[in-house]
Amino acid sequence: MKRSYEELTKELKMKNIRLSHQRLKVLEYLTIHMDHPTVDQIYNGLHKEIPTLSKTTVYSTLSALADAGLVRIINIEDNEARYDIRVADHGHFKCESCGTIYDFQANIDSLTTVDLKRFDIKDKNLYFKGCCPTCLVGKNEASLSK
Amino acid sequence: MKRSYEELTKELKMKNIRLSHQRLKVLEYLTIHMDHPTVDQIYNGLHKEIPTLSKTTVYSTLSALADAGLVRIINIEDNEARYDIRVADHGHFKCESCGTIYDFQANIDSLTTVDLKRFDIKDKNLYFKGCCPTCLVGKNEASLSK
DNA sequence: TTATTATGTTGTAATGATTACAATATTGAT
DNA sequence: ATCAATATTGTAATCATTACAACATAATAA
Repeated sequence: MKRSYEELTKELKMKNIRLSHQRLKVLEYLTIHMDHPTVDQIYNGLHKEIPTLSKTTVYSTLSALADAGLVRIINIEDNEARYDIRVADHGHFKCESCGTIYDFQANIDSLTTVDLKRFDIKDKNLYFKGCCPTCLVGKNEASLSK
Repeated sequence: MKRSYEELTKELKMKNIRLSHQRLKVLEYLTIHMDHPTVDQIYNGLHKEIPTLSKTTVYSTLSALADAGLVRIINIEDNEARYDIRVADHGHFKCESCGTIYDFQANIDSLTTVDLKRFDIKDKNLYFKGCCPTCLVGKNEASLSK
């Protein structure tokens, strides 16, 4: 999923988004870190390389990229947005124990119902919550040792 | 969907939730107002009847009811949670123009994928965004009059 | 290249939903 | 009626996100 600086430049141009070092770097960060990072993680990750980077810029860049359809904003919990470079149809599973967000295949389009016949649907989101296999192992061990 | 105070009392007892006037009233409010209200709307709606009501109580009550599975928290936008008394499987459509949240039928269980075979799924959420029929009419009229 | 204009970036300060907490009140059980 | 556990209340804190104004940079045309 990692793409070169040049490829990313082309993607932004195609979407008519003005080029800037910051925007390219945010986009690049998302292609490398596909674990649905928070704004803070993106900011901290890029801060070393771009010491003048402002968190406001990260927010406005992500908002611009999302508007252009290059990035998807994930709102699962109400306390912190996550960002995903994968814009194709898929679901998210958030483990309530470790906080990890997993991607999973899902044909969301198959769900479209008659209830929404006259609605203009722009964005479809599917997310599950629960406990991931890794954390389930930990829980089982904990209950066995009681 | 409206239920009597006595019926709601039974529901709370069945879930082993301690009874209080505030909790019953919050629950009752949700059975009457099924338009996915915010905490502020619930608080303001009940404030007349219960002048001593605190917003903290509304939060903690909703949290307790959600834990018991009597209420569903809807996080579509990141800025404000909405609450829904309908806990059965269904999707939400949020109109980005007027802000209304519509319910729609959807068999979310049919989506379960192999990717999540070993996951313990506790909660499934589906939401779409876009423009509702009412607002679409307004937009068409606006573009015609240009 | 240079000048011009539009747009992006930055830092600080505000916003606003949600939570923490301690004092008080109420519930449920004995 | 008493008592322990839990709920309510009000205030203050938290913290992600946004507003804004000064400044910097990118795109465009000469």
